Amino acid sequence: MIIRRNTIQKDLVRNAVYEMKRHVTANEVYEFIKEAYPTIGKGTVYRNLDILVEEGALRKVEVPDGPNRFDFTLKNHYHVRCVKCGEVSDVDMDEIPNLLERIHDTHGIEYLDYDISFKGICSKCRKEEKNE
Amino acid sequence: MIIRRNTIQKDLVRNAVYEMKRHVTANEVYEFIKEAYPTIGKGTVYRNLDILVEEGALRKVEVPDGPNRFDFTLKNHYHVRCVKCGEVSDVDMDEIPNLLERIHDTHGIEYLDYDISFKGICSKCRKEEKNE
DNA sequence: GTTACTGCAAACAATTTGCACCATA
DNA sequence: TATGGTGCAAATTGTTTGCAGTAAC
Repeated sequence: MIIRRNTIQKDLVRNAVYEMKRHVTANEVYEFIKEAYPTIGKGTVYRNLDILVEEGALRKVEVPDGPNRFDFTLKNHYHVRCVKCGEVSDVDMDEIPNLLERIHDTHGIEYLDYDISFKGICSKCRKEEKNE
Repeated sequence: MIIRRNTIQKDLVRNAVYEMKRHVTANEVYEFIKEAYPTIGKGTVYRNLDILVEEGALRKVEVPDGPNRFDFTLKNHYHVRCVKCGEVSDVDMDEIPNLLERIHDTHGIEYLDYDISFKGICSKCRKEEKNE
């Protein structure tokens, strides 16, 4: 088993996600860190994001039709993606209880996790729509 | 407004998705059609898949961390993706009633649609796991 | 002193696009 | 014959990877 080392870059990635607003893309994290530490590589950002997700420090929000996003919220929650501008925000909804128990026949599949992703038009884009 | 024309390629794409097993990727459709019609272009397959989705003939299944898939089922349903092999199959579960009404505060967002995507390990991969 | 990690660039996968030619209406 | 569609290749986007050098332990 590999023994992980603590590196400056790993700290920078973790802190960047904590400091920035939530739902940041790997590229946004990269650009943010580059301000203070210009030599950081994009590959390093991707690698450390994955490691931090694996370690449970961050959560990966897999967005269909768009780059993956990362946040630091521990509690499970759902996301909306604006179909106009791509912005992702949290959905103000309680978790659906016992969702996995609602499956009638698993067909031998071992269910691990689920995610609900919403689509919508954010208030900013709705306003812009009206002005057209 | 653009008036769509009926083309051989569009028919080939629609028929391919109908004939193949469900949840096919654009590339699988392309390879399938190429057997009988070798000159078809990948761009044409992508373009026609989008048009057919727009027309309601097909449904796009947006899979996080994997290529989009297409099927022809009209009724809304949910999908599982095997984290080992990437295979996508249907989940045997009823739709959650009034899901959009469970949202406490929309924050001005106009909610259009939602999708539940499950993760799991399919029976084939579970068997392979045991043999290791 | 090992060996995991970095930075960089190249590779990769999925998809979109520009454009000259083709074919439907 | 007007113009939407095709095929092809190049471009784009998001992400992964190979490798020589660097640094954490």
